[in-house]
Amino acid sequence: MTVDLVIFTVRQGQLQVLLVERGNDPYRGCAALPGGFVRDGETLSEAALRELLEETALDGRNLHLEQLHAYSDPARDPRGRIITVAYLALGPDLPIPAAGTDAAGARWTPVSEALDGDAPLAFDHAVIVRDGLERARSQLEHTTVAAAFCPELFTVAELRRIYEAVWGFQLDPSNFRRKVTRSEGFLEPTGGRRIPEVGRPAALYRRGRASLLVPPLLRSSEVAHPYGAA
Amino acid sequence: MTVDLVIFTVRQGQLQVLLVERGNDPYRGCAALPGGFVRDGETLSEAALRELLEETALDGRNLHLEQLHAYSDPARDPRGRIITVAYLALGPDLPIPAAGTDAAGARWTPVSEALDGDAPLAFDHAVIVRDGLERARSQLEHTTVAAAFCPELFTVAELRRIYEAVWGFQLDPSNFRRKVTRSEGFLEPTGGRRIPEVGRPAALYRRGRASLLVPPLLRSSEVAHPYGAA
DNA sequence: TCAAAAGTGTTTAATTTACACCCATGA
DNA sequence: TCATGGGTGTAAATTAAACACTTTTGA
Repeated sequence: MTVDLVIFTVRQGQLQVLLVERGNDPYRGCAALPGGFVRDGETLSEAALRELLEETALDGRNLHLEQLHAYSDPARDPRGRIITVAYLALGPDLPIPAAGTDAAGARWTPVSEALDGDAPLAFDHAVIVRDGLERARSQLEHTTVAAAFCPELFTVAELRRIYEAVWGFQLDPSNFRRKVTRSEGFLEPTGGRRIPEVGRPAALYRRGRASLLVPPLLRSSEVAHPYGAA
Repeated sequence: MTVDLVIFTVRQGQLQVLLVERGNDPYRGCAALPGGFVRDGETLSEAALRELLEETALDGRNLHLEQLHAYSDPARDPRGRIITVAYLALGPDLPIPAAGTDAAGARWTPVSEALDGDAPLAFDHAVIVRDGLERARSQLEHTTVAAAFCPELFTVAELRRIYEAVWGFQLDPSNFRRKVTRSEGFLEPTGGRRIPEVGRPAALYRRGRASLLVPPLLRSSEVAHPYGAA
């Protein structure tokens, strides 16, 4: 019994996933999701938080963490019958303290590359990443978790860029602003402003108390997805 | 490692869940979800289908089956550390062949009674049923699975009664009809009609090829839920 | 011809969409 | 004063909600 983590962030306008390089067989040298065996007396989410810390040196308490799915194909691991429960974690663009520890092999990789790139992921991890992507896209529609990708203070435009990176298409800035600012409890104004390199300063918000988005923010037609459709 | 099944149907206008009476300790005599241990070489969904057949004599191939969640609290089972993966199954109002077998103790119970009734469910099964209810409510909004509750041929009014039972409030018949009949691929007309005891005959449909509902069927404000809110 | 349920139409309000336009800043 | 994003307003189109009305059947 193991847990695996699909950790997403948005860097340089792209959705990226945290991968580690496997040091042992099977799939030695392959990129894989961070994860590992569940210990006695641990819940699955405790195990996920522990592995997160051990393998990537990230503190899960700053991240949004939710259970994704259990994968149980008896052939999914050549070592034998290993069932894994995948977790989805969403967080801001954090530096990975690469020094020393097990976290040495951890690095952010664009999701498009992880899914369509030349080097395939270990085990069934490509399937898991794809499921995580679908879940993240859907969560952005119905909840306020997009703010989990942002630092504590953020602008409406930064939040919009999160949506654009995860959904894979552009949004109308003015209509997006109207929706999120009118959505009760999504954003809490701080009074602060961020002065950009160029252009008018933007108001700073922090995330509000609401977690559900009613009505949802619809991702309807728009442009096709770059890294695979639903 | 076990699987448990939340099997819902709509009977007599009510959402009901299939419960079995436990024959062994712990919780002997208590109502519980059908389920059991996963065997070697089985996937979780295979185990769910097998337990379904063994404990309730239902053939899962006629049911909608999806994974719900993994429950891993070390204290959830007094016998020790047992992680369970819950499955949600949705099906038409089927008779339970109670004869002989293990299925003897299986019976349909209104969800309201299972959650708020006098006799508490075994283990953390009340939590699992509540999660299943929330998932079912949400699935009805975004997918065409409501048809899984209906027999092969059904009328628009029958489908509406499914929605009303699961969501717990009444829907406007004419607006409901417009939405589902205009939704591409939800319903396939058969040309047949059902003659009721009283009133005008209704057109019969079978489920169409679509599984996703875009746009979703919104359950917005309406009346409060009788068996617990979100 | 009446009751009951199926099914259609219409009116009004709310929401979405597209896009024009104004604002605040550094260079 | 210009370029660049932040931010506001608005008209047109679409969709949702409420409800009146017509149709089809058995009794």
